[in-house]
Amino acid sequence: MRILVVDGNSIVNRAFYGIRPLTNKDGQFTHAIYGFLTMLGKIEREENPDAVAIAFDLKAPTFRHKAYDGYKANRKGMPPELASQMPVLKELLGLLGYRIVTCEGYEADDILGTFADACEHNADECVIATGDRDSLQLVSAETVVHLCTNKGDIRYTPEKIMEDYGVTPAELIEIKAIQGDTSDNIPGVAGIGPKGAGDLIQKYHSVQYIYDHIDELEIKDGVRKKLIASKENALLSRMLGEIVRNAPIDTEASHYIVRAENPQKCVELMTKLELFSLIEKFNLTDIPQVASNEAENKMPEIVDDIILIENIKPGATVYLKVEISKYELKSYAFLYYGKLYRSNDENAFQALLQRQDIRIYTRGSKALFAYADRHDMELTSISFDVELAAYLLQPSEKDYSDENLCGMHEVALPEASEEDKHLRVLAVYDRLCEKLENEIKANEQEKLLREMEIPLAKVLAKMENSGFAVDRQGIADYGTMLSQQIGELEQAIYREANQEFNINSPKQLGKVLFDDMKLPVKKKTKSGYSTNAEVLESLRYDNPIVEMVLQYRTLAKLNSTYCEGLLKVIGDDGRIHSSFNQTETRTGRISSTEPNLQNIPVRTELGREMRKFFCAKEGCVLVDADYSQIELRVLAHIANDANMIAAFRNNDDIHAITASQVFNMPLGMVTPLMRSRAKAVNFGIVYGIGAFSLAKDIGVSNKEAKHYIESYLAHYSGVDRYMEKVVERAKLDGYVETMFGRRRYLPELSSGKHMLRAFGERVARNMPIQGTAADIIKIAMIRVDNRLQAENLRARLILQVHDELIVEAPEEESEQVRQLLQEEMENAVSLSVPLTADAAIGKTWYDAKG
DNA sequence: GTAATCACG
DNA sequence: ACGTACGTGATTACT
Repeated sequence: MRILVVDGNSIVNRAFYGIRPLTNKDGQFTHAIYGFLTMLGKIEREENPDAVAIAFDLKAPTFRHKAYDGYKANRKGMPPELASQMPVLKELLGLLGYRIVTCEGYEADDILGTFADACEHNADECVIATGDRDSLQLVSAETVVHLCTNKGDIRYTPEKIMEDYGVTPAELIEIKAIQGDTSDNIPGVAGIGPKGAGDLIQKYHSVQYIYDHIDELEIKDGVRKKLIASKENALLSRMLGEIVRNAPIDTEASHYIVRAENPQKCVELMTKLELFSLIEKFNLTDIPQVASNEAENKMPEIVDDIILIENIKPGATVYLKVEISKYELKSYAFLYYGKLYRSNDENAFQALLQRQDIRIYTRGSKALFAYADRHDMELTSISFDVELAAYLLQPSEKDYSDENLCGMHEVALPEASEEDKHLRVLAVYDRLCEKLENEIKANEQEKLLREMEIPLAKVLAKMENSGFAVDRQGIADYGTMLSQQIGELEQAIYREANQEFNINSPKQLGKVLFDDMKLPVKKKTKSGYSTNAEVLESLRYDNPIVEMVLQYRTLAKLNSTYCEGLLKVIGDDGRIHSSFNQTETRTGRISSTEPNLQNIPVRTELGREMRKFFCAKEGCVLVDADYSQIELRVLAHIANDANMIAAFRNNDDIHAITASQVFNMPLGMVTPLMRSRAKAVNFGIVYGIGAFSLAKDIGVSNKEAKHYIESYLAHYSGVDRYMEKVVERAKLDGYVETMFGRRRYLPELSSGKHMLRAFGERVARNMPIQGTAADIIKIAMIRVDNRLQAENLRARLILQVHDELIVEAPEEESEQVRQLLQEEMENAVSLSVPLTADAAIGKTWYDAKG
């Protein structure tokens, strides 16, 4: 067999830079695609291979910590005009029947080397097509390199290499070790270039030989000196320059025989890209052009018989839509090889979920994970979730319904009868998924989706199923006590006001306080007087009624939102099952509803009492851990601020340190007031700060607040630089992102309205910080859940409150869980500052927190 | 449905 | 001259 192995990245680069930019009417760039396929066609005609493999680098080998480094490191060097073409090119190659080869941890070069090596062992012939001379070292009796250059193609055999370079292919590695290669970060020997390196290797053949006999060589003393000086670099370069030949990939040539998978779709896609000449070049002119609209808009065949789940082919993609309500499976349907299957047979459904050798593309995977968890099943086949994907692409969007997504991504829905209407979206789910997946890939958010959000959906599902045990009677009694006090306050307020009115109505309250009782008006709202806590507190000593109203508000809030609210949502199992929404916030945080368990009171002692009713079940305890200053630590890291990093590494009290810096005095002289002001500045910085608001928050003059901020930024100069850069960058890109590539688009930045633009700038400063912290705790949650399972513990994660995790654990597991929780939180990621988490154990939430 | 208020990180 | 810190959700009153 004769196999052609294409260095995809190298050829696509050549195509991209070698051809003038082309776009179709949608603005999609197409020249790299066009150039690549044209070159591929030409090479195939010249080399006439039996099989073709196309090697690509995998981008972003791990979560991209590095990409952030103060925004210095520009990502990967691939311009967006090219990046946007990559997924389309890969899709087209797939449709044409070419197999793409990638390998985690290996570069395209290594894949070429591995194929070359395999061919030598199997007596196959190998043709490597590349634009990069590095691969010439692979040339052998079995392997030729088809080098594409600006001046035309050159076919390198061992003879041709000898002719051009005067050495064997293997000796090219030796030459490079001396000569070096700046683009590959190979140092080589300083002061010796291609000519000198070539001469040396022609004479002595290897770097090793040269150093073994360095004193006996017949060379100029100057050259010898340079060689000795760079010995270490030369030996290192020798290792770096040799292409790996043992990447773990499938090298069986017969597996790479090209069989057009879907010529019809190829023609469609090429038409859409307006690359009509490619249709001829790839002999696709005979493929009937589907009268696009009609054929695309027809409902596929609907099959009501239950398909034998075992008949689904291994590796197949199944597009699944499920209706689950009140913990019961209602019905489900899936698209598989162009047909729609629908059913409500629960056994078949479970068999489907248990197939681990298929890929399920779906939406709302959290519900599927929850179903699997309730039925003690291991669900591992969720490969794509349109809702989560769409959220990563546009986190500010409010509606992620399938219908809306089809609208936004221009996927036309087919006609359908009234009874099949709910299947219209599923009929085109493959197309919708494809578009979303391509966008995710183009944004480099695949890991974020597949390794963060989808695994997190599983963790959240389990948390929802678990719920949080509460003391129903305790809450009820507390509520009764509150009601009584509220009643007394009510009467007292009426007496003081000389009238009865609805204290809960800001409008009526405003009238009583400011019209009837003539208290001074501090602030107004759109519709009248402001009566919020801040205003009332400033009036506290003007009239005793104010204090009573404040107290009334506090108690009324506790009673209605917490006592009454929580009692309504206690499940039959005596536990509260909140919903955790994964696609709600614009920063990447999760939110909690029905009820919101992320805002249970804690700041005042009276409110904090509520937490005594959140408890562990019989025989269990709660293990609670929270990150210390996670957002400031993230800020220190991404701003790469030396002072702040030093403070955290030193485990200093960051607010006190900040105070000593801002107020310019030794740490020992920092008073509690100074510390609390510095703390407010720290918070303000994270939020994007303005002097006015800071002044209001800590009750100092505008001028003084401004001075604090200036002083802060002077001492934390890295933060100052970051704050400027992030906004500047956001204006260029139109979005900001977290360390892990989660984005938030900021159209506000190009608004003409000063207010909106300023808001956009604050968000640009804040989102990468808040969002990165959110990413980190998500990673921690996944790791904690995995560890609990791996260590066969019965303990379960039951709640997340942004920087805090709560696990319910059997008493005998408590200490192990406490350690595990702290460990996984602290080691979720590695930053330039340590992450610390404080963990505690208690019977109730009140006891377990600090 | 929106505004105001207040609970949380 | 402008208005004033990031992100949420629940309750209540009122249009």
